[in-house]
Amino acid sequence: MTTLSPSGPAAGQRKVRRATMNDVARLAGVSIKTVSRVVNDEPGVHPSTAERVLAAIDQLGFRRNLSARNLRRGSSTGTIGLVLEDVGNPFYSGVTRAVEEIARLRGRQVISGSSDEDPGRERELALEFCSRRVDGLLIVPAGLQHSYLVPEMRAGTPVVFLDRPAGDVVADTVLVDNIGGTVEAVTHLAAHGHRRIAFLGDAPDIFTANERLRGYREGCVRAGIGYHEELVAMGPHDESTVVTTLQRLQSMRDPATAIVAGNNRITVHILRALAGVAEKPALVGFDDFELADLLSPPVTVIAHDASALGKAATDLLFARLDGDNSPPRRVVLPVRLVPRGSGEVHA
Amino acid sequence: MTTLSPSGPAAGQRKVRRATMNDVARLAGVSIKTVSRVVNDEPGVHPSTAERVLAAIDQLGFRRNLSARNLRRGSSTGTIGLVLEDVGNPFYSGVTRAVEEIARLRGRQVISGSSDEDPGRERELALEFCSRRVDGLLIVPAGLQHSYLVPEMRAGTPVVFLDRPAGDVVADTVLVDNIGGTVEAVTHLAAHGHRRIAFLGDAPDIFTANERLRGYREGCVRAGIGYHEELVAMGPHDESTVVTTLQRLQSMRDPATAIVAGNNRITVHILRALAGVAEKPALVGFDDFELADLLSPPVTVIAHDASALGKAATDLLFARLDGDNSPPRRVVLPVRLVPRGSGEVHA
DNA sequence: GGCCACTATGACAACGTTGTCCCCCAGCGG
DNA sequence: CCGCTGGGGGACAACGTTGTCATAGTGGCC
Repeated sequence: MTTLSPSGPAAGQRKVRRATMNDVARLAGVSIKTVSRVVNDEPGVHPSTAERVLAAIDQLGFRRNLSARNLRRGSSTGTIGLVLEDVGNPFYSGVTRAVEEIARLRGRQVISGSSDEDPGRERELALEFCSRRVDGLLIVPAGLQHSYLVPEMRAGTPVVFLDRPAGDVVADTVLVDNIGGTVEAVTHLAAHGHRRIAFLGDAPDIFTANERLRGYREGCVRAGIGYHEELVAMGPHDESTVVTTLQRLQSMRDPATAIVAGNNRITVHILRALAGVAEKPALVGFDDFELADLLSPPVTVIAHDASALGKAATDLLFARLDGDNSPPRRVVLPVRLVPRGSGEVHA
Repeated sequence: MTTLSPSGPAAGQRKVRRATMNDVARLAGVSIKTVSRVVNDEPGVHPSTAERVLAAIDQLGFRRNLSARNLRRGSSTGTIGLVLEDVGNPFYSGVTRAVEEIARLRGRQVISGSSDEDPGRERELALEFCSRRVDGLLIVPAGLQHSYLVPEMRAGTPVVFLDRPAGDVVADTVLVDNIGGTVEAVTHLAAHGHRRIAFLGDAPDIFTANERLRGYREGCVRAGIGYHEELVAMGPHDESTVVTTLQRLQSMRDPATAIVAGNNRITVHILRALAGVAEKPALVGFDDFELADLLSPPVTVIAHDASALGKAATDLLFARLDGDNSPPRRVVLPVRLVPRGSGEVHA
């Protein structure tokens, strides 16, 4: 068993220069090109030579320098850039997982970053990835301007937007059926007798928030219960704004008996705010979340699969990398209402 | 508003060569070195010249090629490699988020990948990152052999292991107090009168699972209730193995009245298995999780902060990058029992 | 025995950038 | 008018790798 202790051979000298193919070549008594051939499994190297080279590689701890390789080869860096809103959000970490999975099957490494809904940060991340010459870019847009990506798109770097559309470029986009989902949520609640249905959504400049609001409105109209401004509260929301909003909704002349929550974070805030309350309003949340089925009552949600979203976007990206140059596509993934109990509560 | 449509200037030619500093130099009528100076904000360029260069950069959509830059400069690639078990697990996505945060403050990009508890995959990812010449490496070990990293450590690349220790190298490590946590869990349950306390843990070759088992055993001994083999079930666990295990524990001569769950996934499996059951055993789970407080009964847990873990590890890594070459450190982060109700249930 | 085909290997340039060193020229003092 | 200074800018090599082409040796065939 090899144990590198601090008093071992590494001590004393802080930085040892990394071995290069040149060093390996010298040690093995061959030319650098032969080393390259061995490292890349190219044919035409005598087995005994290869063995000497491998021994030298092992002895020196050589690792091929991918920066140099990518520079020389010019083509693929074997990386995919992923810009999302927040890896910490389970929804996006699910997306990340799916992207990673597929990228792995296709021999690509994912580099990712969180924009935190900041358009400047999104741009910064995306451009950083471009400088690293990623083979493709997956972006959950924070902003509405994406013309900064025009040079990359011209250069043939595929870009796929997910969860939200791009602002001012025409590009592949994978969305979920936000409108259909909230329409269904409202319809479901109305079918259970609710006529005063509130909507708590995220900041309206976020595409999904706005779409879901539209769906809510359309659902209200279709259900014949009308759209009432005072039942809507758009974000940004946090623990305390949700509490005050709920108080307002309860203390109205004609109080809300049901709530549609615009995303998983808002749903959780609502659940927490209602924790002590005996008479809970009915609730349907957009986004499914773990344990929703184990709460009491279990939470009815509009479910859509994070990994399906990630997969669809990544598949599309790889199709482009494989040479598909048909016109940009817009994919809308279906959502489904999962009735669990909270949306069927009677007022 | 610039809109790049498929029939726009990009159509027809599929791949356009990316502009280089050379192209920019030619267009601006300067030498390539001057372009470099402008791009890197080096002094000694006349404002009017800089302006011409910037215009050319903009016109050509030039982005500096980081592969070439890193190759030439040799020093830092501005990246940190993160190998974890599964980004999809909220615990690790919390870690990821914290790492990303700090890396960002220090001007580094994170590249990450999931090992899925596969030592081979862990190694593959880590070596891939090494080939990309990351400035540092954060690893949640899946395997027990890490001597493959000796060359990198010799070359001065700092490596920090987190959540679990490395197998056969001495290196910085950040852990949580697994033993203390399970001791506390058992103590807590025993204090509430439980004498038949079961332990469901992950596969015993996983460091944390093993440590937690040790803590469980020690807790049993200290509480004077003895360690009983038949109350222990080590994983891997899934939905169905948990169900059968629980049945076994219930149908014993002297059934278990309380359970300690070895991690968040197991806790969730148990909760789901017990969902319909009226007489639930007491439960304390290792790892906190969102909504634990909203279940009924709310779930008592051994909490430890994913972001604290990520932060501690990343801080340590950056300290090394800043030149700290004191002997390898082992940091153990405290855990705390969060009593919420499920651990106080009486049999 | 001369020529060819083929295998194993090497020399060299090039990828895009930056560090080093050098040059040109305007301005200024003597 | 000469030499010196300093700002602005360029030529060139080098980073570590790989693609292209060349070459030495070996064995077979007419």
